[in-house]
Amino acid sequence: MNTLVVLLGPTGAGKTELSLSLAEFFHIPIINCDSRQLFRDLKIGTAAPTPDEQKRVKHYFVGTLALDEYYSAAQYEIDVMKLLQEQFQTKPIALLSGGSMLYIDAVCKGIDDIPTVDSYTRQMLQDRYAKEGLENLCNELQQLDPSYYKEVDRCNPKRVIHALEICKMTGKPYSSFRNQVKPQRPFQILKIGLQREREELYKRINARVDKMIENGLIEEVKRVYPYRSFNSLNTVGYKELFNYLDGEWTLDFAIEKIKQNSRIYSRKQTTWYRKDETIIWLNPDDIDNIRNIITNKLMNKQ
RNA sequence: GGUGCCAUAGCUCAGUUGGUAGAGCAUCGGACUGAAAAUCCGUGUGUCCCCGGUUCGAUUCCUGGUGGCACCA
Repeated sequence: MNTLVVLLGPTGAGKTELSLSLAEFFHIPIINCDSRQLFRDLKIGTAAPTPDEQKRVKHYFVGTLALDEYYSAAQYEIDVMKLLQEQFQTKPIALLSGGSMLYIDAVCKGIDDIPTVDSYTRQMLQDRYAKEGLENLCNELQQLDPSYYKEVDRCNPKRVIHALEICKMTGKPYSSFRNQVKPQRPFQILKIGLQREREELYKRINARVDKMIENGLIEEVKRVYPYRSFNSLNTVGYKELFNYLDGEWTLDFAIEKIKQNSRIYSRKQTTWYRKDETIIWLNPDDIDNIRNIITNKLMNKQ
């Protein structure tokens, strides 16, 4: 049976390095699974694979999008499934590497078929949220989709607004699109989680941020400054330096905030992964062991 | 050396007219399905600097000490 190896873990754990080594060992490309490395102008701040690294190993989904392009976990699922279908015709193994939790789940578990919100509806709900406030929108959601209203986090504008967008746009309750049949994947999945002591992880994250600054992150941020309102730039490493460029924060403070927000992000990732009992947690430095586990899985033909 | 002010959570500080204490930030935990590095929720036992005194009871008042800051020499 074909095997998808998923290499995941918190930011800064060492996925990029290990994925290169594994890809070379198994002679396969890397399917990147990082929702921000997708954007072509966010190289330094997202620690995207460098041109040299991309010469060593073919990468998919790195630098493929412009900052103003729309993308989603659902689209990622479609794109990756198509790619996998092609790759499995000639190779029994594929490597997906990255830390975007929702994107990983979209590929491994599938994501419900919910319509994409058109820009008119999105703008209309944004305007109403600004004018009427969250409570009114909640009340309307209660009318249009009582079932989802019961379970939604009513303090979270994005959730409430999105549900309303779908209700308004389709004329059907948002919940009617959810919890559809889980797809059966035509391959087996091996999830390997890279684990480090938190103290060590934090040190690596902090050091990496300093390195990004040395490598010219501030220049990169200046270049994308005109596009700061795009969702793609609501990203750790960029939003903090926008505040610096605006004169609201000192550079040192902005750098500390980047480190801090990166640490927080790494914890959120860990929280998400904890629920997934199929992840095998391994030490990133133990490459031999990781290779063996993958090889064993490949030979296990069920 | 003298005088004054300060010492409370990891940090910045509030507060207790004497009944052992609380904010912001940090930290940590959680949620999450088509914008997800996003968005949202929750989380505070700390020798109240140390020794002694007054008191039923002191982090609070008093004596002394230690450390910091300011001013005067």
